Amino acid sequence: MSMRQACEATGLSADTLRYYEKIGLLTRVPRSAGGARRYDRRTLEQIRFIQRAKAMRFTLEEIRDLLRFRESPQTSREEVRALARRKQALIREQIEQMAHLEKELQLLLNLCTRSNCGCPILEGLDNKGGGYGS
Amino acid sequence: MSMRQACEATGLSADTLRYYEKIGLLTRVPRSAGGARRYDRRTLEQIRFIQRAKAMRFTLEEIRDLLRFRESPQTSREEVRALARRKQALIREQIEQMAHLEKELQLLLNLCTRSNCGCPILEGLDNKGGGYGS
DNA sequence: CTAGAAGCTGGAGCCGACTCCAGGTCAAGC
DNA sequence: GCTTGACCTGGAGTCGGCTCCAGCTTCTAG
Repeated sequence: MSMRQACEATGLSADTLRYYEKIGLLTRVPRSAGGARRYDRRTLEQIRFIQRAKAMRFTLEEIRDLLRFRESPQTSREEVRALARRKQALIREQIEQMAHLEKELQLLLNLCTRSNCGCPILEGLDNKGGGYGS
Repeated sequence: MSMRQACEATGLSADTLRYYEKIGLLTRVPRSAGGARRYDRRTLEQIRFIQRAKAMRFTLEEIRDLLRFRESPQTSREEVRALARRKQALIREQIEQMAHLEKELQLLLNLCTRSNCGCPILEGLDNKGGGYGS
């Protein structure tokens, strides 16, 4: 499978595929006699794996680790599990924080439809007691 | 109030404060005869405003707009409201997506405690049907 | 055999939000 | 007068994840 076909098959750009290879995400990508990449089933599966892991908010660095673990699954179950748990905890934390902000914004917007002098949103950002940290 | 004191009062670094000024977030920061910044009440309020808006996930560019709106509140209520609504929608969307991922991860982790051959997380990333988009 | 498309490489540029640095200025204390 | 420390400026570097580019080579169709 040519570069072009791989791009069509995955929806990624040639630059992205070459970038993934450059940073060591894709390993052992076969070449034609002239040096062009020939994507085989193995590499395509790696690419799909990367795309799914990205959708799960793993960073490229984490995905590189996951792909390594994938090469020797029996020795690495615990590590994979730990990575997944860390990611889950992070996501939970972010959800919680964002749910809080969403409520806050809703509150300001509600005020906004009622008040008819001043702007409660700007005032909310002016006055709020403590702040949430960064 | 000196730079040092402003840093202590806000928890921001001198570089960050100078950066905020450079990109036009902080305007009309007064100077001493020698050219040193003298943070007054007005500027400090701007800084607090920025910190709260950042906590609400507004970007620095959006905050710059909010600060401008803040200068002429009566003419800009609708714009502020629109900005807040867009931000809220974005946050909701992200919460939804992350809640989905969180569930997905939980599922894989549950499988993981049960199965005793192979790694369900890696396999989950291998096999999943569609993918979630980017 | 040749034109044009597709691919290659190494390296630079982009985004947002800083962070760091060199080299210069200024104010206060000894 | 000299050191020390806070501050100044403009500009470069950082991070992650690409994206774009110039200047080649290789492949494919006519």
